Amino acid sequence: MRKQNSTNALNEQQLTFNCPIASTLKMVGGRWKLIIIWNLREKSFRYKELQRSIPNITEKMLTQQLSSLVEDGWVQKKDYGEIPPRTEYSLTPLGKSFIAVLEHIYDWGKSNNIIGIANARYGNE
Amino acid sequence: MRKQNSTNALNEQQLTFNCPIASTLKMVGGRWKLIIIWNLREKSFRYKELQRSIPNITEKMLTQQLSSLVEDGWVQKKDYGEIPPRTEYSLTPLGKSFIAVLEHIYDWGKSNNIIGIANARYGNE
DNA sequence: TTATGTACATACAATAAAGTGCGTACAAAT
DNA sequence: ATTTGTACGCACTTTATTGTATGTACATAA
Repeated sequence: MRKQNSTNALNEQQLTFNCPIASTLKMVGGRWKLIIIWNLREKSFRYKELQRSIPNITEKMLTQQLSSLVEDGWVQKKDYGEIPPRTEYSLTPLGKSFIAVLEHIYDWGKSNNIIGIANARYGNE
Repeated sequence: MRKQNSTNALNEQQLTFNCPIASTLKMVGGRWKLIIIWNLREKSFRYKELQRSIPNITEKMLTQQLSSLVEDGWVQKKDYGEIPPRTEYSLTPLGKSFIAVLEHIYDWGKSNNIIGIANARYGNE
């Protein structure tokens, strides 16, 4: 749980307060959220499908990040109420509109060889 | 210091390995780096100027993030070798080219009222 | 002569994020 | 009768990030 009054939390809050970029990052930052969104860009996924399509993500992380994305309105969940359980995740209109932004970053990263730069510095022999 | 072999670190590494978006985020993620880059978009700044222009950033954070950005090739530093010290920070071509991406995010965030959404969820009365 | 400003460095503490290892309930397949 | 699969929940530990409190060296201003 977060400490509401830590300098840490307050700093983050003030930054998001007047910057769309910081606000965006606050909601989709972290290791997994963008990957989840990116995976959902073309079609909806069931929970386990999503898990299989994202290497190394644990169930805890997937559940946690998904529910946060749902709360924040980027992803929507359809629960079929069946047993065994079946759920389906897809992007909301907000999430879909964000794909254009991601594609922009993607293209920029490719034309600037960002993977190469990152690997050179942070290692991946 | 980072633990090279933690699952944590390995996961991050594998994600950046083949995704320009993850690679980009790895280099400019965190609380302060984008703000620093954003501040430098129009002109170069001296160290203390930058500090004054970014509310609440501590000297440790500013120094640390700046040197990381310099290492990664987003920002360049000019040290005048004077006493009292004088240094100047500005964007490299890579950093400058990234401003277009940030503007894109900025515009998207504005038209989608991201600040409003973020504040509604994470509070800022 | 005491204070102020510059651009840092560093030990340490606090906070946040991510990962591990368990358990649930029910159903169908082996 | 035991295993496998689905979609989670939760207590706990490990890592990572951020912040706090100092100190440095020299110079000019009050």
